[in-house]
Amino acid sequence: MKSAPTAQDVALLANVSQSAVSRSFTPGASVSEKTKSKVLLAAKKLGYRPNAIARSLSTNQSRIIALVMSYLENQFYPLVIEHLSQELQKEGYHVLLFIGQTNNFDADAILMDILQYQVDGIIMASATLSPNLAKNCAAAGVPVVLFNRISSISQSNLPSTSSVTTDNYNGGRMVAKTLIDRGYQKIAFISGLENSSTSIQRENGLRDGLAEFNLEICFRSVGNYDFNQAKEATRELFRTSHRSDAIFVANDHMAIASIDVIREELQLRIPQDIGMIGFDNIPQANWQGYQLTTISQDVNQMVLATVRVLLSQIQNKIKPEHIVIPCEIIERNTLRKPLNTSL
Amino acid sequence: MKSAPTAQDVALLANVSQSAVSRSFTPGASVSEKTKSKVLLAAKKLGYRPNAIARSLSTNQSRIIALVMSYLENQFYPLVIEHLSQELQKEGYHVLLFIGQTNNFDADAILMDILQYQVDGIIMASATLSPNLAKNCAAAGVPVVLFNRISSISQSNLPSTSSVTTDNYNGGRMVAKTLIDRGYQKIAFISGLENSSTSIQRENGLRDGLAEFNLEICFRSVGNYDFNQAKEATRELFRTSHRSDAIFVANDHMAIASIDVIREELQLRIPQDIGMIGFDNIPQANWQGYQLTTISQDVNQMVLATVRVLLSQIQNKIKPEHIVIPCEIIERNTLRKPLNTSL
DNA sequence: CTGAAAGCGCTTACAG
DNA sequence: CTGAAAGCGCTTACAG
Repeated sequence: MKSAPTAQDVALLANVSQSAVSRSFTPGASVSEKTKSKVLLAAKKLGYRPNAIARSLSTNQSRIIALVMSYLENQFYPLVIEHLSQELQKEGYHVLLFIGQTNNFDADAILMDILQYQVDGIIMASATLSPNLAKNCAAAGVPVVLFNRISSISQSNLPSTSSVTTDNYNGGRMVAKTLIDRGYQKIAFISGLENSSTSIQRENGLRDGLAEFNLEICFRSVGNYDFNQAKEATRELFRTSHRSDAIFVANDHMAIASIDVIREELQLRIPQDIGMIGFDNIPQANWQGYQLTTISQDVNQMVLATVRVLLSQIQNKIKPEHIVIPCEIIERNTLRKPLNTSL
Repeated sequence: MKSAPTAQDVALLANVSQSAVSRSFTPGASVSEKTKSKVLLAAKKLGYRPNAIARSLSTNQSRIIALVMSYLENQFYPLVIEHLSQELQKEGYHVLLFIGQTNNFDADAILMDILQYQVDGIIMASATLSPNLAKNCAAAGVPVVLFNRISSISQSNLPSTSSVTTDNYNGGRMVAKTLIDRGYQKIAFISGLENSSTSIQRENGLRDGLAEFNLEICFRSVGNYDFNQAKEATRELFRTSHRSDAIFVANDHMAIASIDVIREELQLRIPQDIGMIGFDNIPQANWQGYQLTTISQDVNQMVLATVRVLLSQIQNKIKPEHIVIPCEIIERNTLRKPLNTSL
């Protein structure tokens, strides 16, 4: 196993200096066409490729972005990974992937790892967030964008942290309004992780939307964004005397779990016996087995905004932004039709 | 934005040489406890973390593994990403993720990128494979393991390439045997990508299993592992006069698409009117909306084998292995029960 | 446009 | 156990 050819090897073969070969591989560097073609020819002969690690050390930028995730069972996130890495690749960046185990997610240890790799930026799409994240990243001068979550820490304390989220609060309000339009009155909520901004905002939107009609959330249980816990939360809901006529589940992934329990275990029909509405509009919500009415999160727009914000922070050192993407209701078959059909 | 502290900064503060601080961060290096604790204290004060990029350049190993993927819509792959990156993290490796766009997947360009980053190894879980992969990786001396696929290139020409696959051929045979046991006679097959080893082996298993009973695949169409194409392939199947009584779909992802068409568009019942069987046993196959009978792929075992093989190639320079993981049938509700109930 | 040289932040023989 | 020094493969002022 001979080691890979270096710029020096190419220089020797092409009869130029090592600087010349470096320049030939640097877009916009000052080299004559003649030199460059000699170099490129020699490089091809040797199978030379610049060593990105060495380049990183010199330039002090790795062109690597850390992507921190968990909950890949929720199909929303694979979609995010896919789009994000493709957009980043287009811009000449690479993604170093960090998956936190859902449980003992040692965010600080992972962060340490990330910073050792001198990443140019961090995208955090994980619900769990290191409390020290802000401090450490600011100290290291690496920009981070929070994807689909905001921080509980006051934003002024997070000088290098941006965020891209859906307008979860308004989504929650849309749910409230839609449910009321359809004549639902006793509305239950199944939450995600209690401390996640996403779940909190969606619930707040629901609550405030309901309050306008003098209604309240009549029952609430916790699904923690987990399929099985969402099932259990659904059973719990029906164990109470407080019978609801509709359930807003904090995301589609849990909503599907909930539907499974309602249909198979409780033998109830949707939407005749109970209405269901989710959030995210994952591909599965459109499967015939579910046809879930839901609020969309526009993955594409979110990803594009994330990449744009992160790269401009990296390249132009502009200050952080907090971007909120609008959402809309996707009508399918888990809610009954409007009472007033003239609308 | 002051730049990160270096080993030199720590050395100054701790009153030792820069070598000493390097040794203090290298497990097993020869440093006295006294020196080490001085160093660690100073490091903590400065917030020092060794620069992994610089270390890589020195040691000539990056501790980065490239993971090449596509088709994340198929839930099998997110599962793979999740397990793989967790196992690799445990071993002190990191994953650099490359997603090929399903269409214009320029495998060679990606490979170039990968090699520039001096990755220690490559895991290819993408169906599309660069024809030059073998040559380039061998030249660069970087081991690759093919995940869930084997190469069409003869193995002797791939000196540094291992593979980990499910026993797809036997899975296909199990499908044939099961279908025949249940009294199915006219069996259709919906393939994945025509040139993917996985789809080919599953089909071969089916064909050979059927042949033992003097049966043949009565109809075949191509789904290319894509949800919408699988739908179209299903419609095509029913457009023919050749009415089948069971369909083997090359993976669960497509099988679900197929079920949607059969139930909603064709208004047929499963399994009463037609039997369905898939392959992979993705979580969705167990959803109540589908309850798909299928052949399991053991993600866990596959991932463990992949990591073991890859790391031993990297660390011990042993020669490549070709590992085949057994599979089993997961009985759910898309096939009718055995005719002979005494079995 | 070109080359010699310093420097990026580490690791690791080597000598003591 | 410890430090001075060379080296990993690049980039980039600097001088010509």
